[in-house]
Amino acid sequence: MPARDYDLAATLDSGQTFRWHSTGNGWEGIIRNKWVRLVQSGDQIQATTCTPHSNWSWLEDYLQSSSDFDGIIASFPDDEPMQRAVRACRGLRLLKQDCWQCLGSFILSSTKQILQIRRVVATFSERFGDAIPSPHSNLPSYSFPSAETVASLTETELRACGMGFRAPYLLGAAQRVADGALAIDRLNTMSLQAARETVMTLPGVGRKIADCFLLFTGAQPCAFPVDVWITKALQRLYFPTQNKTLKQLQQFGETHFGPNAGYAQQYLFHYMRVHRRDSIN
DNA sequence: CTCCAGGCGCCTT
DNA sequence: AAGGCGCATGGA
Repeated sequence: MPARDYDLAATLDSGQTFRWHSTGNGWEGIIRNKWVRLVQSGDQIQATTCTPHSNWSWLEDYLQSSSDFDGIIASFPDDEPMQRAVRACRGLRLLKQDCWQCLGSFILSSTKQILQIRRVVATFSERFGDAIPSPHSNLPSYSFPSAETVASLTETELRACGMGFRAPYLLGAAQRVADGALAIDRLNTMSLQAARETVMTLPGVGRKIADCFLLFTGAQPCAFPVDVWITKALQRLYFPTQNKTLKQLQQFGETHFGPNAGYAQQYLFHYMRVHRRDSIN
């Protein structure tokens, strides 16, 4: 499929998703319980699956490869820090991820490094996910365990995956989601504030994880997660001489970066991660 | 060894 | 409302 201005590697490795595996020249992962290998060459992405597909809309939907990328970039504020972040990695994209996998992954993310999140999600999936056919006959792939599956597990089983204090949060959230009373498919029709309040009724989901979930599932493009990296980015790039509170930074993020504030946030996040060893620190 | 990680929930002021 | 602290675990 065509993929102009699409940096697949940066996108899959940018901390918005945690299950893609680099194979050197491509990436292997699972989308909607289908194993897929993605290889980018220039302005194209080639996809390989185990079974034939006549309709690839599920992949295009996930990759958001047909989104109005020029329009999104053009909606960012025309200030020096933002433009610098875009220049650093033009082609970074936001995916549209599965709701429960995104929610569960970010419940597991608190006070973990991205590498650790990947590891615990991998262990958890291999232990309790469904086996997914893949070309690696001796290395089967596993889906992210469904909310129904998680709801049937015990806290002890989850802790054994290395989840620590997050285990009861994931279990409680899975039970709420499996009950089906959350209106999880209507979050994109609500105001950001209402959607956030809805998600934050789940255990282990505060402001930051709620915003990650709402942004990375495509429900709320203005959601602007403020974590430790974004705090540093906003302080250094926009308020180098005055300390702002977390609340002030959240408010600034939502209002300063326009109708695609969350997209802008991902650029700032990536910019800080790439330059973490440079003089910017 | 210490410090910190894409935080949250709960308890004090 | 705002700030402090404990929580599991592993990497830097």
